[in-house]
Amino acid sequence: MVRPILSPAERARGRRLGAALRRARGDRSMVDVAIAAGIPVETLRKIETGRIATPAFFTVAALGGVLGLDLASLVAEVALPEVAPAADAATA
Amino acid sequence: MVRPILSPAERARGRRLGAALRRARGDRSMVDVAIAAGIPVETLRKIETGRIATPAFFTVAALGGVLGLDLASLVAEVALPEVAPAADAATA
DNA sequence: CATGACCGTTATACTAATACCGGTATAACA
DNA sequence: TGTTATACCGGTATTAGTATAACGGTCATG
Repeated sequence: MVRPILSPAERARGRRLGAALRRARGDRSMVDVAIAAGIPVETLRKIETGRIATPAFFTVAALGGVLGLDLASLVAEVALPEVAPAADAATA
Repeated sequence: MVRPILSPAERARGRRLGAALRRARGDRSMVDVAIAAGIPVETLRKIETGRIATPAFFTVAALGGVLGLDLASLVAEVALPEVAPAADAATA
């Protein structure tokens, strides 16, 4: 009946999302990107560090736009390993 | 210092997002789509009716996947009219 | 040593996500 | 007509969590 707490898998996905965004940011400063996306730097920092595991849609969309990311690919990249694919390319 | 309340423009954008999702759903039932996306029907209903103006990224992503929507297009479609484009195709 | 960029923590207001209730509308059917 | 079933809506309640800000700390680099 109430909002269930985020599962460890969802937390991990948040961390992956943050890592992907940080990677895409490259050597640009957080301030620069945050301003470009129209969000506070503090919020960007929390998202990148994974402390915000389920950010708002439009926030991520704005960041994706600024960073030149394809949202669909981004989702696929950090998706939950629900079915646990046989071969993972992460460590390979 | 605290989270500012959502602006009317953001509320309106939420309504547009919901409308777009409902349009994409077509004649499929809410229950059907919600289950497919892995979210509760109540949540889908709230998003479609615009009562959740800034839904979570992964929630919208899941719906977009089920409904075969391109997230980038979806964002562009419901984007805030910040710069107010000269010609709108809505009523034209 | 000063500046710039980032991190970690703390605090708080507002919101998403969720569930349950009764209500409305339509369609099928006895 | 009355009943049943499906589908959607609006309101309410509750908790977890985002979004946000401010402070101080760290680590480079100049």
